[in-house]
Amino acid sequence: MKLITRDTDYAVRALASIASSKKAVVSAGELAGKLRIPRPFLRKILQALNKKGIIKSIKGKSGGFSLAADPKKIYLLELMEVFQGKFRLNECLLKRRPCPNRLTCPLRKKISNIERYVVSELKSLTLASLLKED
Amino acid sequence: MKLITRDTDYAVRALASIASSKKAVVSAGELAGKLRIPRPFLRKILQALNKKGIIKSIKGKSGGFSLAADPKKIYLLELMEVFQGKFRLNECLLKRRPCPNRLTCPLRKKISNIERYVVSELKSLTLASLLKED
DNA sequence: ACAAATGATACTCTTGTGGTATCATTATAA
DNA sequence: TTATAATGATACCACAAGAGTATCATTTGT
Repeated sequence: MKLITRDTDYAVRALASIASSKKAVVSAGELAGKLRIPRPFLRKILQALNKKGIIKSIKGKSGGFSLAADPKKIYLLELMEVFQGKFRLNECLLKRRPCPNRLTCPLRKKISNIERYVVSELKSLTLASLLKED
Repeated sequence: MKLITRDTDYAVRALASIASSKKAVVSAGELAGKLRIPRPFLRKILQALNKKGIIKSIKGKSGGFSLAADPKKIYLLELMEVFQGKFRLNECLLKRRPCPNRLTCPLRKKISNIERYVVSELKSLTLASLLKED
């Protein structure tokens, strides 16, 4: 089970690399080389981040990407939700409505508690906090 | 993302049903009917539980399954690990060793903390505790 | 001996993850 | 002003895991 998928992971690294670059914009090719991520895959990821307004893009020759917000305002949870959808731990349980016996309810309650905790932890992680120790 | 997959969920319900049955053994067919779970799928699940020693099976006509341990000693985490493998939240991160920059390390640390919390929560859940409120 | 159960396996279908591949569009630098 | 180097938009593909089916062999109570 993975909390964080590959695309989210790559997104975090790419954003960190953009944040710590001295250049105004960084191209996908540059990032791909530096981070050793397949270029076409990284492009797809950057396009998604752009659509969500997390980074800004500049088209044309010598174009590229730059952050659209302060690293302190970019949350890990937000990135996860771009690539992995809304964070829920109990997907399958909730789909099986009128739960056949009341049994699963205490389970669901527990899982909801766990979910709340995990979400609060993930909310506290920003791009800035990940950069600090770099 | 699901913390608990369908087979684990079914296993919990089946065990609960066996535990609360007055009969000495309960057959897969009976359980499947009562819980509205596809019989062949449930059989596979019960066989797995049997192999792991969580339930005992009796073969032949009027055979079936019974618990092999006290419900207080059957842990949700144990059941999850039967069907979902050892519980880890950071699978994909750990696979990508010599992490290209130190960046991901604080992330990993955080995820490990979250993992520890979730595991401790899951460990505290037993079949008995799920049965109580039924 | 037959029916009703489990044991063991192998197969299928669908979805999600981790990518590729193309073509169109934009803009700058030569 | 035109070639080139970037992004935008899509469509596709391969593999693995999740969710379940299907068969056949074996055991045992009636």
